[in-house]
Amino acid sequence: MKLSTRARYALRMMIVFARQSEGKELISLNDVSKEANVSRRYLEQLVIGLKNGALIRGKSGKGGGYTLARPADQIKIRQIVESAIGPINIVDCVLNPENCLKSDVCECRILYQVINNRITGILDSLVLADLVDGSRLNEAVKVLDTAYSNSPAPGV
Amino acid sequence: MKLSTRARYALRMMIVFARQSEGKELISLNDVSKEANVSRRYLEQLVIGLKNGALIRGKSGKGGGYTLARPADQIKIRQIVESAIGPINIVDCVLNPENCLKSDVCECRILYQVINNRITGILDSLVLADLVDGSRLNEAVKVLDTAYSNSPAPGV
DNA sequence: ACATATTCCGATTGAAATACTAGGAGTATG
DNA sequence: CATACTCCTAGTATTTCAATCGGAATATGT
Repeated sequence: MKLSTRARYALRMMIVFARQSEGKELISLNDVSKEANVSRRYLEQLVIGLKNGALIRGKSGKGGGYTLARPADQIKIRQIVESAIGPINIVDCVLNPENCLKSDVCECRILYQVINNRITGILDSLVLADLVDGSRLNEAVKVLDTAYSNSPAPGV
Repeated sequence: MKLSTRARYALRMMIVFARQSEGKELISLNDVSKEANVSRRYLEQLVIGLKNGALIRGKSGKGGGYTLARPADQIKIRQIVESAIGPINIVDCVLNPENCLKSDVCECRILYQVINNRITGILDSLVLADLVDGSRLNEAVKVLDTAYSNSPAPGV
């Protein structure tokens, strides 16, 4: 039940790209690598997903780098995470019920689906711009918390 | 972002114990093993957590077996899952911020905490009795869904 | 008493996912 | 035309997860 480092690095990269994009400049993976203290080679792999998901644009050659493909408030957190680790499904049967012989009578399946829906729901309701701007995030979380009355956010 | 088989087997076992407990009889892991089609040896390991969590009671010797330590409506799903896989924390920094040098300025930490709280919230609000009785579960999910207005349950 | 069915405990192996490294081709720039 | 990048693909290392195994302790029924 862990969020992989792939997903976390992807989020951190996107935050860096978003900050840079305000100045419309390209930022290279070498720079991101230094800033995030993660090997460039590894980031290269993760960035492929973000590119395929059309969240960023890359430009080769000297002076090249990456930039957001669209404004940070139009990029859902879910898109970032799923670009990195694929579709969210905490148990295989949630997306592929045919893989489970008992899916029609399974007592737990509804539970798994509910959890899955909650997770994707949160990721859908937040955007990259929220992560970039702390106060925006706090606001978005507050909205979530009034809708989702139980389990309030921790003291942040 | 998967729920491990440990957790899933633990849930299935607890459902079996719950069904049997209505008749107050003990049920052996051999029987559970046959019913669930999982090796007894493996179930033995998983059952340790459930026992340490005081969710079930075991009795050794011939005719021995396990039974719920308390009524199924007083056992939260969260307790079952956490007995199997330990505390829910999708990212280490959620429970152990001191392990992350940047925890005080990390843009993502709030996000991780929110997701974590949602998951534990759901697991806290459902009990074993809900899983045992399908109609009870549907009811509980419906309640959750009206409170949590977005991301409705799938067509189940 | 004793064979038997069970829980209980710890160690080990096997398999798979994850994290990370590495080489090198292609591409634009100044 | 050297340079600084992206881009693509393969391989290795590490860790986590799943499952197996041997055997001691415990209670039961006969």
